[in-house]
Amino acid sequence: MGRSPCCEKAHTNKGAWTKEEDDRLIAYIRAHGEGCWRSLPKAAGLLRCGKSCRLRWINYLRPDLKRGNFTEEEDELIIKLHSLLGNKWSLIAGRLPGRTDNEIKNYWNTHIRRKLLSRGIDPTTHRPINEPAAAAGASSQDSIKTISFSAANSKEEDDDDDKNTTAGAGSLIITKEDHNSPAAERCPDLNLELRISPPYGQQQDHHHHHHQDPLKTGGIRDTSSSSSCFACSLGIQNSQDCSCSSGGSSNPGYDFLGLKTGVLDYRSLEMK
DNA sequence: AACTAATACAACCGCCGGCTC
DNA sequence: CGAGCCGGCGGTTGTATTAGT
Repeated sequence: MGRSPCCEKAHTNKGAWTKEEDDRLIAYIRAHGEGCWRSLPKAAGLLRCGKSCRLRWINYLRPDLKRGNFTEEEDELIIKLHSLLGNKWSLIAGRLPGRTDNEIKNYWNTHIRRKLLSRGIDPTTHRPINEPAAAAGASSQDSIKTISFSAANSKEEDDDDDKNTTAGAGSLIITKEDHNSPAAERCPDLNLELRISPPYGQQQDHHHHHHQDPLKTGGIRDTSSSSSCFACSLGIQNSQDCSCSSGGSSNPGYDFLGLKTGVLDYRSLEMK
């Protein structure tokens, strides 16, 4: 069924935003907050569609954006999160305060992909390129292995890594069970029995997105001593992947990627 | 200095899922 | 309960900038 366009194309500007449009958008959101994107353009006097306004605000105008180059720590964090989550840019962005999904996506496609390729690592699978993907895939599913992230990024060790730049990420030991999670497919060697716990938001009671966001309702953690499975952690406890009956819970010991240790600045995004 | 290729990144497009009526 | 609306996401494109020749 055809859907009505989000805006009347005939009367909307497209392309790069002008300074004046930016100013209008900023002024409006300062005054009224991020309300209904659909009605915002008209209310703000912008000849843009709501989506365009939202994108401009989220990706560019928001005052809490970090901007500037990605740090080595951020690089490694993105790589590790991507190895777990795949192209879930919004989830990855949820772990990188001040960074947007769009920014991370672009950065991945331009910088990190190349970086991994130069290390001989397939940026999609996070496996060594010369290793046949098929062999690595289904056949190994039943085997249980225990590896660390640093193993997953084996080639990194000689250059900048093994220093566990992301505050202990390298020490995260993951044991694999036979889950069909995307991450498990992507990293067949990884035992992804991880848990999700509040990143930096839940404790601080802020909501960025209203809808499901596993990493926003939970961080990834080692589950060896706790009660819910990776599927639950990803918010899919009703799925067949769920191997437990818990609905997920807080774990005070959580420190995936050193998020609690303050190595990275996991402040609130101040978003509503 | 001029041209071309490569790169970076802002913005758009189409789809999806949750919510509302 | 189902259709439609809306916000959000991921993939892709367009264009400005930079590097190379």
